[in-house]
Amino acid sequence: MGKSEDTRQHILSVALNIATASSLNDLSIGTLAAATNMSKSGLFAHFKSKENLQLAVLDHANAVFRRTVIEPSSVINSPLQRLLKICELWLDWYQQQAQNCIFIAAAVEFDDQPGPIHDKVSQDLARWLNHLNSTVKAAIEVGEFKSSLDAKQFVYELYSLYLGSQNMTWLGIEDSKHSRFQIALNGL
Amino acid sequence: MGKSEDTRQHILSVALNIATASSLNDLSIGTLAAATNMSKSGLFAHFKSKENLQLAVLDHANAVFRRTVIEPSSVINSPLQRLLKICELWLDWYQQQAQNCIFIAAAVEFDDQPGPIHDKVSQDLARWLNHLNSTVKAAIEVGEFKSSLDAKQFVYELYSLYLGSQNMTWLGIEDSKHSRFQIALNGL
DNA sequence: TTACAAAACGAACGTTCGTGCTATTTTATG
DNA sequence: CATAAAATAGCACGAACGTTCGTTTTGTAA
Repeated sequence: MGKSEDTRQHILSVALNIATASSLNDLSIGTLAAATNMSKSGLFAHFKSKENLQLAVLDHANAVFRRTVIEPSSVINSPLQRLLKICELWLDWYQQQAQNCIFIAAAVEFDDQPGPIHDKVSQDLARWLNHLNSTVKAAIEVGEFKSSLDAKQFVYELYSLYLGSQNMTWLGIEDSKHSRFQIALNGL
Repeated sequence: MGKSEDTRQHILSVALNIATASSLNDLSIGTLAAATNMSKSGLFAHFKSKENLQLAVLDHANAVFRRTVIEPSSVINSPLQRLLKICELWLDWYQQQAQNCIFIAAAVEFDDQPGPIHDKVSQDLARWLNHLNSTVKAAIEVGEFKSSLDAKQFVYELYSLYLGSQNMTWLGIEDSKHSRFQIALNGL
């Protein structure tokens, strides 16, 4: 691996932390340069534009998400158990990042702001929902869920509960074990 | 009503539209001044600081929300019917504002950014959840809901579905009638 | 060791930001 | 109608933003 790719990865790692703690727009090149002990221009040369930087951060976030949530759960054979594992790691993901999920923040931030970032966030979210949907359908096929279950509706409700749990945690209503999420999950 | 209060209300009305379409931070004094045909300094004098302006916008949003969602529903006697009316108007509120809810956006934007705005958003959200909670408990008391129902859990799930519906609409998955929300609501 | 390319730097650009001043205009009051 | 007060405008400021430029440092291969 060349030196360039090395520092690029380091930049993105730091950038992801900052963007998660604040937002993709508040992540400024000057701040990021200071946080990485680089000059603005030296850092800038890696991405050519702020938008490219933001896209790269989202890509990096996806890679981390895949590594920490998707891959560890994909080794489980039973679809239902796999789904439960996904939920567990998914909540961890949110928990570990200082109570923040960059994907949700980016979705809210760019939902009414057309452009490449909007499109990427939208596609990434659709892919994630699709992944959940496949898992649910697999669980139906092996008989772990009733065949009458509407998979898409199920995923919608599951994702909603995740969003809600995040909001409640922020309010100090939901506890660290996400009890309300668990209760609702059992209800489904 | 003095002239000052008049223009102040006008400013806040325009500001709410802009802040809803973008965000509370992207609402700049310069842009707002241009949109209201005022000078930056003239407008600025009304609020003394940007933070005060943002707080005033949130207050204004609360007033509108109260007028368009809470008050029209509060005339209904049956708690359950009242709750359903609330949901209907609540969805309308989101729908009419160009598919955006300023409260949700503000919550995400300031969840990790301590200060007066964070506190206000948090309190307003808590008050709203409390209002929902009271309605649910009233429905339990008159026997429209089972007495075994956990009101807080119910409100959490209801609010989650609202958040989720917003996300799905943005993705183009949820339709304009919020079918998925309705289905899930019936399930509760 | 020398030659060349890649990477990082420092300074400056034009803009926009929020926020002070100081006039000037508009409104309300006796 | 005069006058005090309030509201608005004009101008300028320091800081931060993304971006571009020319130069210097660093790494690599001949």
